Amino acid sequence: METVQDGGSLADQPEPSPCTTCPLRPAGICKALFATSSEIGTLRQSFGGANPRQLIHAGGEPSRYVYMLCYGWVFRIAQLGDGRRQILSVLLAGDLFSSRMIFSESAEYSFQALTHVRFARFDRSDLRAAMAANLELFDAFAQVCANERKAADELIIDLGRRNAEERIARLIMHLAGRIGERTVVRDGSYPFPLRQNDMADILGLTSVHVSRIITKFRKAGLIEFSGGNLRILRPQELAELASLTRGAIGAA
Amino acid sequence: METVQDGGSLADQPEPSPCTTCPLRPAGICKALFATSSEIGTLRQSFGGANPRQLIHAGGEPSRYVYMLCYGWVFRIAQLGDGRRQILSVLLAGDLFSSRMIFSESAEYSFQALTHVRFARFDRSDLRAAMAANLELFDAFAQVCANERKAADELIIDLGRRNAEERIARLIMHLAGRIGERTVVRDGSYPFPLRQNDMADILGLTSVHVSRIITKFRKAGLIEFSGGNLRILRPQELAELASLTRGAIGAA
DNA sequence: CGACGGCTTGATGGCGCTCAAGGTGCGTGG
DNA sequence: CCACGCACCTTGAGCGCCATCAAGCCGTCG
Repeated sequence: METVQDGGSLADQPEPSPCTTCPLRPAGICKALFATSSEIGTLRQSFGGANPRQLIHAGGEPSRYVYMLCYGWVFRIAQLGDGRRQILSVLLAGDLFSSRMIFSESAEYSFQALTHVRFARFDRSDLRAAMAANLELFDAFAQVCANERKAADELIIDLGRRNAEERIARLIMHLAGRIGERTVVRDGSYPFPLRQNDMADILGLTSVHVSRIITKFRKAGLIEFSGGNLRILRPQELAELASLTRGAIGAA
Repeated sequence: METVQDGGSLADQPEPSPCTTCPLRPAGICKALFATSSEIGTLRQSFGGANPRQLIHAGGEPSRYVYMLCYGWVFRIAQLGDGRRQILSVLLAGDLFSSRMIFSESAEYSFQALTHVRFARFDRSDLRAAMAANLELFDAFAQVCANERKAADELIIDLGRRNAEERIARLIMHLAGRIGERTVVRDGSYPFPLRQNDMADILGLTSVHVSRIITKFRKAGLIEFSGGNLRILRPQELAELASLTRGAIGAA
């Protein structure tokens, strides 16, 4: 597998940072990052890209950088000795690769591109200094941390206590929601580059079984799903499968 | 279920804080919290306790406080509509109830005491101010956050890709390690208040199946397990079941 | 003592895995 | 242009891990 392409650092690229024209800029971390012009001056950044299925960062390898995904989809993946793999999280544009990388030298697990991908790199030390200086930035990172935590909790509940049908319905609804935050959606149709094999590796299933359930959903008229595109035909019923069947999450 | 006992706040308790004599004080968060005497003066704290199986904090309820577990065992739990439950994490003395509570008003899920329990409460606003002022404290919290994240990731891998035998062996080894960090261990014997039903709710299994596997381990001479006490007789073999059978976690 | 919670053990069955064969669409090279 | 390989999906057959249901045991506690 070839190495990650380097987009050059700020030093060898006198043009303004791509962030100035990025549509992500007014939201989330990016917003906080660029809120104070004095901060951004001290924040060195560089850019890179990767091709589908390419490894961006190998688990356990140390890295000076914190990555921000600018375009495309990325998985965080754990690989077991016998070839089985578990996808720990799915990242969309605007997500940090892992809030954990802000604090520790190495990420425990690998990052792999699902689609063509572009990302920004920040120096961890720069970022930490900026966080110490800027409370808004600090809060934004805290928020990211909390969101990652919540996603992990929900996945734990899915894997521990829900059957395949519920897991798949929930994954679809969850991702549709996140895609909808980022792009305009028409007629319930979403760009959806996940393979069924990827869905299986997120949900602790086999691709064979995912295929059966998806086929079942399709035949029931709930979704259309082909060519990297997902269309949700009956969001109501899918939502019921996703949460109401076995009850929503709540207090004890 | 009765309400949580209140140990009184610093205001109505002129004696020195229990923390001054706490064995946990030289470690982790507590160490950072008390590192600067100027900080602790501004940090209001109160103390409380709970009985076994008592609910300490209901999921979704807002709270001004951040909790630190001083003594005993606590579960973080998600409850589904149909009665099924999933334990999201197991907390031991010295753990924060959830790093998430530092930042958000309410914890998503419930906290339930497994044993008799004592805990300290801090005002979230005080704590955040202290973090902004004290870099060491900030780092300590970041560390906690990262550790929680890692534990969640490992549980996801267990639930997604490992069978019951591996899950149980790993849970035992994992908890034994954490208990060993806190107390002196003789002859591989650990205090272990978890019921088999609790282990099932952590590992996405049924108590019946946990019983079968534990019985199998016992008959194989790997462990002794009774009366709230666990003894690991063959740590080597148990460790192999826990990770080597299906390979360790690593890079892709 | 009876009630109760927790553990054990057996019988049965289903959800999802494994193995396998075949279909479809796409890119590549003859 | 078609042949071919390849990745991905689909579908079937069979089976195994683990759930479910149920009965009984044991220790504790009111």
